[in-house]
Amino acid sequence: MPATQSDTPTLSAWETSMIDVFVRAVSLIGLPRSIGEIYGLLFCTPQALSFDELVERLQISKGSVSQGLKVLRQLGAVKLHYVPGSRRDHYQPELSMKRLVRGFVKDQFEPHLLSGSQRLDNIEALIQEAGDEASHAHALSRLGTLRSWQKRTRKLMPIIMAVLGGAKFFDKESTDQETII
Amino acid sequence: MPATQSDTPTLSAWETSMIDVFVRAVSLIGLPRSIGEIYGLLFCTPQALSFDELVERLQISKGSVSQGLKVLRQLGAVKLHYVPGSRRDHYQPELSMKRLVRGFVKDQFEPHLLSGSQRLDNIEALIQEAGDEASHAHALSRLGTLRSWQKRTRKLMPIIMAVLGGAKFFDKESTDQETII
DNA sequence: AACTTTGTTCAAAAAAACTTGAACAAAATG
DNA sequence: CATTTTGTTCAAGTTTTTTTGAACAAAGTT
Repeated sequence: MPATQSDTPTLSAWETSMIDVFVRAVSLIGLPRSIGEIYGLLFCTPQALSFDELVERLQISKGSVSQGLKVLRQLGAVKLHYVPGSRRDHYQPELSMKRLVRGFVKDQFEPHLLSGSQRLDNIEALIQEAGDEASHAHALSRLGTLRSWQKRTRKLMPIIMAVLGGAKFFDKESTDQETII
Repeated sequence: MPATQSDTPTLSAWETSMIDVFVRAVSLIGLPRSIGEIYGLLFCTPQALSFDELVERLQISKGSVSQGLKVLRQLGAVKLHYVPGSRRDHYQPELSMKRLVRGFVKDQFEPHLLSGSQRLDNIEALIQEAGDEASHAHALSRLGTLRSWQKRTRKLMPIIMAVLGGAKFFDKESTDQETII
């Protein structure tokens, strides 16, 4: 028998297009294309898929799939799905937009905001140490602007979550609490 | 006189740190470091700065400054500031968080959302054409999920703007209008 | 008109990010 | 315990993005 034709079930046109949507989306938030491909294929497929099926159908390396799934698990964007009689891990996509956004924010956004606060305190100290007394006022004013931006960003997060989840929102820092949607 | 010492006014410690904050921030939203440096220095400095001053103080190439300012202008993140008696363009940073965010969303986000809608219609057509009738239901269901995500994203934008600007918010598509903050 | 100033463009160089695949580890199987 | 299955790691290769700097354009000066 001459060279067996690779029986990779090729992606259909609509699957390719839908995966493309995810590739663009993850690229927009700074994640590599392979992650969009993996999530996209899981999103298209009715059953949970195994590691090997992802490698085969997407035609990408085991390394990419392994690292991609690792990130997607961290973000909470895929869930392990137990399949009786199989030793392999099977994956399904998280379909709740709220959980997807929360995972992304928690993992990629909040850490930066936090470290940001410490950095600003640091900068304040550096301004005090600086020789040029005349410009202290301006420097501190700008630092204040930065702090206000940070504060507003923090306020925004729970509001976004509330809109996405239809849940109540209660901001314990401000006095003008509101309930949204 | 032997080799004149380059009289580049070197950045102070607090300026370097503050610029670093902006470099990280723009990197988070997918823009190159040079853009963070340019905006960061403008943010630190009381007076408007010219093209040449940016090149000299940041020690980056004219090309980077030219392209960086172009992007920042597109985003509405810097404003031209007329300086009497100088032919050079002088720049000042936009300090309104609301305008900064709006510029970014308008320029980098909305276009993708829009083209997204057309893409989804396209995918719907491809699903109809597909041979595998059995899986139509699932495919269309997932397409519906995607459309609902898009719709919610669109709803979110004006809310974010409202929170940032303290302005009224009026969503003309939904009946349950609300006024936030 | 020739020269200077000011800033843009773009091809090539450099740097950063992503992917690959072979070597490896861990655990189940026979 | 040797073997197979399943998945991870990481150095090297590839691709993409960013930066550089020299050539160029536009407009002001003398």
